[in-house]
Amino acid sequence: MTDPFDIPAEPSDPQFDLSRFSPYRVALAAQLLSETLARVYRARFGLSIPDWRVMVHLSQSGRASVRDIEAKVVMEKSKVSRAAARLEGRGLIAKRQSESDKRLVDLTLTDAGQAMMDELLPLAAQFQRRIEAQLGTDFAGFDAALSRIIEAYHDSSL
Amino acid sequence: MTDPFDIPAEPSDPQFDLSRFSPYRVALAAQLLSETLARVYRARFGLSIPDWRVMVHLSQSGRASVRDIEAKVVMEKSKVSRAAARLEGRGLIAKRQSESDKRLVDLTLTDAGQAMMDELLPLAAQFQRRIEAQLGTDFAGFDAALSRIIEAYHDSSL
DNA sequence: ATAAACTTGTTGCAAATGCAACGATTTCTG
DNA sequence: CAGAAATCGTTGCATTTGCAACAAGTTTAT
Repeated sequence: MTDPFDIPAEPSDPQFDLSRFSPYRVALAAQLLSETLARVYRARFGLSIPDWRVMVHLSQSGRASVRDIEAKVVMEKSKVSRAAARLEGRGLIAKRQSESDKRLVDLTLTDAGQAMMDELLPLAAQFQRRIEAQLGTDFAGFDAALSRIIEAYHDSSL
Repeated sequence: MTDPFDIPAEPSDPQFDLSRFSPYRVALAAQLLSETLARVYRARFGLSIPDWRVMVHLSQSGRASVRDIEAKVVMEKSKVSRAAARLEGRGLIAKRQSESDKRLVDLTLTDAGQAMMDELLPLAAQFQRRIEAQLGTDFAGFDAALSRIIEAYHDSSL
C-alpha cells in the first residue's frame, strides 16, 4: 500500500484543527459507541467486547477456528484465544481440535451460549435501528464512507 | 446438554450481520485509521497516539491543564498525565504549576516540541485531504453523521 | 521420503490501561 | 470564618494488551 502521506503536496493550512480531523473523529465516535454498548454487554451478560465479538461471529458462522475469527473480526489471535478460553470456562462455547487439520480449533456455541445470543442479538439489532434513525438521511453516506475506509486500509494495517 | 458438535451449527439470528453493524464498522474503521497513523507517528516522531493527541492539543491551545486535555480529547486523566510525563522527559513539553490555581498544571510546547509539530501537522493535514478525496461525495454525510454520534453519545458515556 | 518452511493456537513477558485512592488545593455552605 | 465538599493531578494495583517465542501439525520442494 502506498504511503499515507504520499499525495501531491499542497500548501498546508497553518491552522490544524484536531476536532475536525477525521481519524480523531472516527476514533472518538467508536469509543463513545463502544462504551455505550460495553456497559450493556457487561451489565447484562458479563461479556467484554472481545468476548462479544467472538460470540457474535460464532452465532453467525456456526463454527469457526481462532484464525477465522482473527481474520473476520480483525482481532489479534492472542486476544481471540483468550476470549475463547474465558467463554469456554463459562460454558458459553465449546472448543475442539479439528478433525481435518489438527492445528485448528473448532469453536461453537453451547446451548447456553446460543440462549444468550438469542437474548442479545435482538438488542443489538434494536441498537442498529436506533442509530439509523438518529442519522436519518446521513446514514447512507456514512455507511458508504465506512465501507471505503475499511476496504482502503484493510491490507495496509495488521 | 446436547453436544454442540453433533448439531450442524446454525446461525441463531440470520437477520443480524456483524459486518453490517455500525458500532462494529466504526470501531474497525477507527482501528485501521489509527494503525496507519500510529505507524507514522511512531516511526517518524516516536509518539504514541496519546502522546500525539496531547501534542496536537497543545499546539492548538498554546497552554492547557491536564483537565483541559482530558475534556477536549476525551482521554482518561491518568492517560493524559502519563503522556505529559513522557513528553516532558523528552523535552517536548514543559510542565509548571499554575499561578492562579495551584492544583492545575500548565502544559506548553517547548521549542523542540513546537518544531516537531511544525513538521508533523502538515502531514496530518495532508492525510485529512487524502481521506476527503477518497470519500468524495460521501464525505459530507460521513462527517455529519460523526457529529451526530459524537454529540448524541458524549454525555451518556464517560 | 524427508527436511525445510510455513501455519495455527497458546503462553510468557513487558508495557499500557482503567480505576480507585490519595495529598494538595480550592470552593461551597452555613 | 471554619469545616465540609469538590476538584486536580499523580500513583498503586490489578487487568488487558501486543508481541515474540514456542510446540504441534501441515505443506512444499527436492
